[in-house]
Amino acid sequence: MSKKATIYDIAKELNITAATVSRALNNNPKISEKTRDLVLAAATKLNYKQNRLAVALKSGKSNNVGVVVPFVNKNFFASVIRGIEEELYPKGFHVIISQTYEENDREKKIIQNLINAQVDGILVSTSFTKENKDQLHQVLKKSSPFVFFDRVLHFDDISTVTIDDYQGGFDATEHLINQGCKRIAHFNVDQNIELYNNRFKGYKDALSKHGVAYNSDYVITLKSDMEAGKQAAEKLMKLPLPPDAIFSSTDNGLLGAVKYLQSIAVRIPEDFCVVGFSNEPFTQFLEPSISSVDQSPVEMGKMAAKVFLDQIESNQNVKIHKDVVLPAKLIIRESSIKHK
Amino acid sequence: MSKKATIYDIAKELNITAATVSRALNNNPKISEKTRDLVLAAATKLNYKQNRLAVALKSGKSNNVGVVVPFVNKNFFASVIRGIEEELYPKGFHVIISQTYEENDREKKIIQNLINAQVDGILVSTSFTKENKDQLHQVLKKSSPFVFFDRVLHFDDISTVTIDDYQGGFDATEHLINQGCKRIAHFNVDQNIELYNNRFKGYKDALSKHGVAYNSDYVITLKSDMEAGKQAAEKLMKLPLPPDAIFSSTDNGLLGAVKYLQSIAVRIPEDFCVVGFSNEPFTQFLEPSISSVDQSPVEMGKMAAKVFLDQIESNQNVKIHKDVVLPAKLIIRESSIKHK
DNA sequence: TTGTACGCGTTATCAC
DNA sequence: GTGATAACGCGTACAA
Repeated sequence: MSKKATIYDIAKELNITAATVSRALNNNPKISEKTRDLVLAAATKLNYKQNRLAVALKSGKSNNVGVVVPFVNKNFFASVIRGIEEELYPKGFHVIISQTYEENDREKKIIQNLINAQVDGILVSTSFTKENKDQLHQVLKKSSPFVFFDRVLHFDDISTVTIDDYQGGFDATEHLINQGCKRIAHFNVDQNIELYNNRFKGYKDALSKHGVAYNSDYVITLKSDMEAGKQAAEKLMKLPLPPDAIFSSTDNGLLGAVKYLQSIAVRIPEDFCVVGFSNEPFTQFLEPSISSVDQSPVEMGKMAAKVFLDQIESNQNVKIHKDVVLPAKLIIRESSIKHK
Repeated sequence: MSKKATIYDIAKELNITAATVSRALNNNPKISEKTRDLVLAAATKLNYKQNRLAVALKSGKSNNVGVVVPFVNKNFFASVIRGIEEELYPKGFHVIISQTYEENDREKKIIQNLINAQVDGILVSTSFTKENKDQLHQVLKKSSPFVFFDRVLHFDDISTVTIDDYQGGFDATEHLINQGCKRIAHFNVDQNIELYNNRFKGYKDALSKHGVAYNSDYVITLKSDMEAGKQAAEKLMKLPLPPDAIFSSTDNGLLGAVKYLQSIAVRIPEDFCVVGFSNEPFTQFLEPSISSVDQSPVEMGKMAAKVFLDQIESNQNVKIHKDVVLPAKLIIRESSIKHK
């Protein structure tokens, strides 16, 4: 195979101009059917393929969309990406992924890179927080459409897609109360991250709605991993009056707690109920299966993609700003159903 | 913010040529330090950012690499992608992902799309099999570097990265034999897929090495999901002489079997041992924890990326062909340790 | 050391 | 309906 064929090659072949070839290929109305057929025939003969790079340079649209997440192999993000790709591929976009590892400097560079690569938009689950959000804003101020999803930041000109974390926290907690739990603990991750804070607020409001006293000893801030969950549970169970339930903002933290509780022969759900957050695959396979709040990651991805598409399709230069909030669905499993 | 600044803008600003600006920006040696500083200053002042699209068109290299997998949100593929991104990002490449949903037509189109987008290489876990591999070869014959990983096809000019599925199957089976299991069943997925076939071969060879008779009643072909696993286990347990162990080519199939066995009060590992394949996250959380063969997906991704990099760095036009086989690591957990 | 001129592959704007 | 030409933004022989 020699070089790739260009429209010039096929123009030469037919003794016409590249312009005509271009028109024929693009179904331009002002072209005779005859020449179009000729061009098409020559194109397949020479195995011509359009060079999307040239089109991109010319048009200013790369048809690439950047997706920025902490880790692509976390189940949640992988599923969001699936949704994004599913929505965008049929529209002719390619999805470029990058990972921040939750490092802010990295995230900034990645976004700058993506902008330089002329992507048509960037969808980000950010690791920045309220404190340092301005650093990020500099980068994204003057460029392609942005959409934040899941871990979002609020700026006037940037759309967001989240689930209703507050409602998720509220429903989970209320469900535990309805099961007869009296002393419900909470695993938080980081106060400064809006989504965790919202889950926390939902928890507190559910307590207060049902007249259950809030006890700060029952609220623990921990990393989202099993080991931290074990330690947190241990700490809780050593309180003078240990809790009888946990609503955890993460499934992974809760997993450690469950393992610890089982190790000291606390029976779930008979003695102790638990509800997690994220609906990680493992929650349904455990013994007992674990109740959790589902985040519909695939739908979130699709929605983020749609918000992006809306933004570029309304090519009026009006900035569209939407804050889409998807429902959070409490999935009730064995871990939180007390037998009557 | 007006338009994006180009090298012409900064040339005008300084009353020099765009060529000079380009040289200054690219650390070209033939440039006076003075003008370079001037250019750099003007560049930051005008907030100049290189347009990677133009560079790509000019150079013929897009600095994009395509990754094609069945589903990005399957844990295994997500982890491979993580490895790929981790390896390629520092080298200045962006990773474009697409999903085939295991549809061959889709896969072909995706690859063609990627080629049109002028990616510098394509890494694929294919859904094609020996039967129809030629269809695919047409598409990838004359283009950018290809690397197959995990689900591979063999062509003279295409490199592959896999794990040692045969050894994995062998080790798993031998381990079960060593535990005293006498009648070891096997869950297969598809004979026509090389990797499953290799696991199966490893199983058979381990049996024969240890003088255990091969019994085709114990080999079941099933889809890789829980429901299918339940049914397969049920079928096995209804045999006149049921097996006392399963080596499954997938963790998901095995999961269903485990759930079924537990439901009929078969004790694992006391009465029945099991080993899966993939080392899915849930295998370590179950009760009992499940032994499984680890596929080192992140390493596989990195290796696939490295093979690609080697290929383009040895820019002699020699085609490099490598078949890299990574080790398969049997992870022994509770599900296959008989107490003595 | 810097400027000139051209090409990468395509599309759009003129003419004819 | 078709052709000539410019332009997208950049890099690079070649000249000076």
